Amino acid sequence: MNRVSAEVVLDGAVGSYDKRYSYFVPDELFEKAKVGTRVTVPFGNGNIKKQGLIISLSKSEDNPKTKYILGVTDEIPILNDEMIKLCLYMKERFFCTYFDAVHTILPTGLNYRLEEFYAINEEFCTVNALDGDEKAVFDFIRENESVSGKKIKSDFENAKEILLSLKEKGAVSVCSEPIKAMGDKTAKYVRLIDEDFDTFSLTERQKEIADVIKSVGTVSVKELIYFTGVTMSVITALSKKNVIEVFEKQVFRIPYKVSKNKNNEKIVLNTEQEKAFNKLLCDMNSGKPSASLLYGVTGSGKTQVYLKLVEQAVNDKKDVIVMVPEISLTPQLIELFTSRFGNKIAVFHSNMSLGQRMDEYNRIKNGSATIAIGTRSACFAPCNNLGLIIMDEEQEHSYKSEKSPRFNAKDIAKFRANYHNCLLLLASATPSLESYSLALSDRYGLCELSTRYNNAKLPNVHIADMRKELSEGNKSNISRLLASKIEERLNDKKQVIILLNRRGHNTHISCPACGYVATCKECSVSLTYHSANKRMMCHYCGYSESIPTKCPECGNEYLSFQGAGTQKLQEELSLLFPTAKILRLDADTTLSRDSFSTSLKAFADKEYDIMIGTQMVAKGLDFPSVDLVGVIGADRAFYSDDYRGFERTFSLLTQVIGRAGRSGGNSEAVIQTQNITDSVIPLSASQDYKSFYEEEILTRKLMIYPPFCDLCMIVVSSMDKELANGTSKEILHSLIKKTDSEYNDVKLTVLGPMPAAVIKVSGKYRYRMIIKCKNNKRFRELIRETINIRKKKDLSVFVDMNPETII
DNA sequence: AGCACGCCGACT
DNA sequence: GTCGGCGTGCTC
Repeated sequence: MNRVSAEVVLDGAVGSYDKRYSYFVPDELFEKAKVGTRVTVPFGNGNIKKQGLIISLSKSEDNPKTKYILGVTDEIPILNDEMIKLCLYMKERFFCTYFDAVHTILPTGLNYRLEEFYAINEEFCTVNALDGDEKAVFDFIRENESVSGKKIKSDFENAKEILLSLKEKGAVSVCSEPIKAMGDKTAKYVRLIDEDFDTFSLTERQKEIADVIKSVGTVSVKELIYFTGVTMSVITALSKKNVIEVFEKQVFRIPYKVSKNKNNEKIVLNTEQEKAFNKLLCDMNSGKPSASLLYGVTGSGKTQVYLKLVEQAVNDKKDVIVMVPEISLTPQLIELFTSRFGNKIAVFHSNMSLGQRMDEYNRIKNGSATIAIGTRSACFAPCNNLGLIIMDEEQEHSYKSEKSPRFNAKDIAKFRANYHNCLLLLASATPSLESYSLALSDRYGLCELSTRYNNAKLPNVHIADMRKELSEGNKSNISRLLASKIEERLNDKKQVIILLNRRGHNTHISCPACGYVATCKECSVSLTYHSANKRMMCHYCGYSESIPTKCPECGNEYLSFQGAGTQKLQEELSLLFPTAKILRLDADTTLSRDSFSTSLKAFADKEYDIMIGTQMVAKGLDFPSVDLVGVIGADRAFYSDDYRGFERTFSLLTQVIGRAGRSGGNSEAVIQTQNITDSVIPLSASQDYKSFYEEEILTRKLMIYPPFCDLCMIVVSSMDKELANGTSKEILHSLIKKTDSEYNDVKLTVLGPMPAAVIKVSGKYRYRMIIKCKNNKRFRELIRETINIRKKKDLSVFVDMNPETII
């Protein structure tokens, strides 16, 4: 007999068990069980209830092994044909499970997981038949009416056996309910619930924290920990004593307003822009999938070209996705788009509130918004009729996900452009080597914008030789040249941006007598001094401790502080220019997104004279009155462990130099370096991408690095150092064996395994190997087979194809 | 993951 | 002679 059966992929399946399983569709669910709906199914010997998703339906023969679908979760499919195909693509490409892909595609609010709920059986009356433990759990369930198994397991010992026994005795009933996996984007906050905490018996530390909370009101746990150096245990203790209350709150809401300024002006393009636009328009309307690189020097007006293309797509009733590397850096872009397209815009950003994300998702899905703007996650916007995908600053590393699934939004964009036969536009002032080389070989179209807007002049670039400064007695981080230029600007009421290339510029604490260096206990890195909270912190795991008064090793009273973080730089600048108002922007001062955009606005409003910061000051924003840019530590040597050192340094310098002189006039840049002969400085000073490309592509070819190969990183980690090390060696041997036999057609070169640059993070030892390869189906098959070793507890293996950072 | 099956040591 | 340890294998 033929029956309808469904191919189902399962949530929570790992490794080689992440397969497509066939289930029969019972008659009564025939109407509801559609492709793309979520279902509950029995799985395994114990018929554990699992969540799954139907990826196809067919008629099939009876098979004694086939089980029946138990229920259908969704009224209407949550994934359409395109998204189901995308899941299959992601599993194949990014070494994740089907459901990892499902979870990544859906907005968080739509993600459910199955959880068991226990309720007492009303008819059960022989309560006396229960033993002590059982009675306790039974009463607990009765008091709360319905309790999740997870909660019971956390509150009672042996909960599993007790529940089983209660179930057998008919005292409780259990049902599985899909519950929303909420709370991933909320942050923990605390507030006082009892002002009179003096009446409680509190430890000294607890009282201190209670005082802090009393004085500041509601505060995020993260900040509280940062500024006081307590651990979560003090906070939990206070909450157990009912002095404070810990609650979840959605933070980082980026309120974006639909601009009130309606801008209906015709978009005017210059000859070069017009030429690029016409070429791209032709691709967009070709009805074939295509990808083009728009290479335009800083300030050449790439945005004008996007706007006109988007306008055209909107007129043709097509959907558009616009991706930007970091949304808080691009409020101007959002303003530009909303002023033109009003509520047709939906914004996607991982730091939006859950509700907002659901709203924006649905507005795109039902067609009330047709332009999705956002960061990496915007590549999954549920557009039904895509005509154009734009990736601004396509070389940015933020397009790559650094956690599983380790996808690159560019690959997703290519997939979608292919599916919708639309145009993918990659834009940058400093394209990635990979993209530019593909453009040169005609795999991508290429459009160029080579003149700056209003023919603005590039800043005059000066080089400060920091070695010479030191030998002439200037021990500070600011060269005399930069100092004099800053002084000129302060006198002229102009603004200054100073970029600190962070690598190698952290402040470490060490003992000059015995050589002791303060290091993190859980990670193999030294602790960094933070002046905001006067503590030493670990940048990898967040651990912090107070500064010892004397060396813990030898008792020496004087500890030395070395290096120059943004905080130290700020202090040096304040000494040099006591009246200057200085804004510091880095990851520490920007705990919340709000303070970040507020700070940028304050700088734009000229409330500050100098802005110092890391990478983030180099990107995106235009400040017309900035006409001096300083760069501290422009040395590609800081990236010497990474083959992309030259590329990154060039890109960063080019962008930050381009920040100055947007409004014409005598703008200048001072680049401080240890190595004045490095070609990266003159190349970025003249914004000469092509010469940079010619030089760098030769090195890549010679050394065999991308784009001449793909890099595949395999990382093994475990608390047990030897287990991690041994497993990585096993993987290597298995690879060698396979490439000698059944996979002898696959060409690859393995580097390693070796300890990761930072071997220990949060107590886990990490070993990595890099494989130079060709990322094709056959290679991925080999890797999948190789890493499917029997996983032990406390051992994880992951694969990152073309990683953005090599750990 | 989580459950069953199966083959060895401790205990009634 | 049985109970239960966890090593191994399988999940439509």
